[in-house]
Amino acid sequence: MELQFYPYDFDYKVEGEKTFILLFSKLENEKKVCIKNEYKPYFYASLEGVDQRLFEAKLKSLTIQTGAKPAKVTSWEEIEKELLGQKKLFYKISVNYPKAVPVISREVQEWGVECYEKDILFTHRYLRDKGITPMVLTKATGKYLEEEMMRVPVFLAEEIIQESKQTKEDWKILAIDIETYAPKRGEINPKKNPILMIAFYGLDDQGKEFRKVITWKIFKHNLDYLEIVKDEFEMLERFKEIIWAYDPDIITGYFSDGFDFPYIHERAEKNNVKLDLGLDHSELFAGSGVSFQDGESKIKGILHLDVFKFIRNIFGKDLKIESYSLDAVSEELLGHRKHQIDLNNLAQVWDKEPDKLEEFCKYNLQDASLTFKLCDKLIPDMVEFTSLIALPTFDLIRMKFSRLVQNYIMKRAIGHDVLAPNKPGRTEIERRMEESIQGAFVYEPTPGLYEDIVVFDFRSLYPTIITAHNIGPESFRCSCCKDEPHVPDRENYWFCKKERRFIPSVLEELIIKRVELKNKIKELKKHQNDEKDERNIRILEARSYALKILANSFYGYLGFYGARWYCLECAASTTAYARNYIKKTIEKAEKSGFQVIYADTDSCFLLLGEKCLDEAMSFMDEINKDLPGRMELEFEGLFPRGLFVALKGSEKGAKKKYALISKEGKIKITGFESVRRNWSALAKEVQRTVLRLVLQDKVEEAVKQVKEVVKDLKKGNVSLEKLILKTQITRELSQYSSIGPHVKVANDLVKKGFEVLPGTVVEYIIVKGSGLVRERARMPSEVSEGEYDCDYYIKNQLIPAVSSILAVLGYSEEDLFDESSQTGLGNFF
DNA sequence: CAGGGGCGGGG
DNA sequence: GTGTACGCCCCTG
Repeated sequence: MELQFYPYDFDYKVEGEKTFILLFSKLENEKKVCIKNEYKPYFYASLEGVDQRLFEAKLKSLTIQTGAKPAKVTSWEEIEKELLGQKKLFYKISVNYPKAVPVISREVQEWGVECYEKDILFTHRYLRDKGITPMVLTKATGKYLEEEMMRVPVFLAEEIIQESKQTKEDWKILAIDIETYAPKRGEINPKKNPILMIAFYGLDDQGKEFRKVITWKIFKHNLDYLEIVKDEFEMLERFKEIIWAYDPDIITGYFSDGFDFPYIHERAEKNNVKLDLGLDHSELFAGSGVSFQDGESKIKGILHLDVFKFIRNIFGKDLKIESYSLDAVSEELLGHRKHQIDLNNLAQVWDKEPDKLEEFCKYNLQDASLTFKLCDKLIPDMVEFTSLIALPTFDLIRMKFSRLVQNYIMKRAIGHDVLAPNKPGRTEIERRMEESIQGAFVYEPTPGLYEDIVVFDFRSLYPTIITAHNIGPESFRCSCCKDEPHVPDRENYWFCKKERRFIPSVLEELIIKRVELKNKIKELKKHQNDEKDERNIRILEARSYALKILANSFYGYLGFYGARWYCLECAASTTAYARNYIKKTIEKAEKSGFQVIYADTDSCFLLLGEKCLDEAMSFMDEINKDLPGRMELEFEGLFPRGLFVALKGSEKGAKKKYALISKEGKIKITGFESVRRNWSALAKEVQRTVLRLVLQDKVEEAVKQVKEVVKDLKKGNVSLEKLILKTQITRELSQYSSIGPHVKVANDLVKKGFEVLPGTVVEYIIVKGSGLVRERARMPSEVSEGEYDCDYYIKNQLIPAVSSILAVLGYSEEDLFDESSQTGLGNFF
């Protein structure tokens, strides 16, 4: 019979001499099924310099005793593959079970025969070879099995195929979150401290909210979702039952790989609870233990997505957030922050005032619901990465860019009959880590306030250079193009001009796909009318984002020391070409009569001067005429004013530090450290105001404002709140050898009976008086209005925030901060 | 300025 | 899991 389904979680199982891949899947009627499909493990070996008769005889009789099952070679064949541009014959050697691959290949290597693709996960191997993409509609022919011990029906597939590209986006998600007993601030110790409550959040089959919190302390409350049980043991049993009853496809948490699941696992062991949550009755696997950094937690047949991992590794790079905390991420992606409570009180409340526990239950549920919403929102992106790279979502969201790129290349390698080069060993990695290359070109700006700035940039500069110049390890120093032009600035480097090679062709495919996709999105947006279109657009945008990230990571991948297709010459050539293109662009702009004021990597800023925008645009067209491949210079914008400041204590212009204002009045700030934590609110506020006024050509007004603030400061009129400085305590107080103001205040807090552990952010204000700064640092509650040291705030907060900006316009610090508050060092001590 | 050590996320 | 471990920032010598 034939079956249609969406596979979402993968595993394999050895039965006797056969190995089966298990594809946990959803049928179109939303029921689950486990598809079983046989596949044989194998690896490759080099034929070079091998006495084939002797080698084959040795393979035939090879048996290695290891653990329970002897490892053996079952068959081999000769096959042509391309390795780093060279077409050669290899042995494809099949073995009797997956773990025999490392065992046998190690032995073969001992014989002096190089082996390849011996460290590829078996499920990955299967998906790639069969061309199966997770979360995409799949067909199989075969029959249901009777005898299997699984929570879901098992279907033995003879044949399995994907004809459609249809992805499934509506998965049944359950979010979980735990709160634990932490008597000391910040203490996390699963060996000692119990879990106090567990929250669940999801949507049931009717689309109705599913909310639940379980705890094991009796107290009065008004929560309809709260369930109180006898003890931690009962709570863990209920945890299991609730998951079984809800029957999620996806279980999600925030840092659940490294916290929730390892913690639950440890407590279950302690309480003798068997967490046999897997669809094959296997137990929760919490790989790490809590102290462990990159552990993974797994339940067979349920896809565990740790949203935090996906955001940290992949999605968060474009977000402008200071930390990947659930609070910061929710604010950025969902638009609302957590309702904060002081978790430090939980242990105390639990022990002494259980009537106040309701707040903590709400908080617990809120974390689960935010995690659910984040997961729900990001599912299209995770699904798109999955369908692009065609590996299990579980693995993909836990990868960093370099591995995403590598796995994409390996997917493409199948169709090109390309063999993956081996991963570097320890010594090779060490050698690679010593090497470095020259990076991008940055034009040193002359400090000043400029008008009518036109900004151009090269669209996807590095990817288009790599494809336009056929840059890759296979085409590097080919024998046929020695006499063709070499890489600028790199006289010994050249790439094949005659034949398109593997790496750049893979990248080019990505770029083309993205261009097509962008057109499609544009088209759809024009005619968009219903909700379905909107969802469709969201999916296509997620796909476009995945393509963009992947394409942009190729350059970094080529220079990444852990890469299989490592090629530092390729990375160096990419930046060399980039420097050349941007410098040529600058030259040509100047020749055309434009003044260039700044350039960085792929962008070029020039002044319109007496010319009109059309002339600038025809300059751009000129440039584009000469660019090879898909390279293109684009118009980024015309900015009425822009500000470039000087390096501290120097005439030189600071690189990567400027501010622009658009015609619409939108301000774009780059590189100004206006969000440094150890700046007061006052400094941040004044800096923003001054930048805005200067860019609006209201310099006088800006100066006036600064003087106003100085006056207010001196009069003692500035509210204390704006003057609070914050610094984190990073270690035991006794361990500090140099006592900064924050350490001194931390000590004061201890004297008052507060506990200050590493991680605490100490707030303080500097007050008037004599002596060292630290002796004048006070906790805000101990400072009365106007008691602050205005000289300190002028010198250490206001001046650093605005002087470089106003210096550009000819104002010295004395002009701004006038004679009565001398700010020279001589006067300070 | 190099190299070691600690931390991130979570309570 | 066809195992073995990241990368940045801060501080110290």
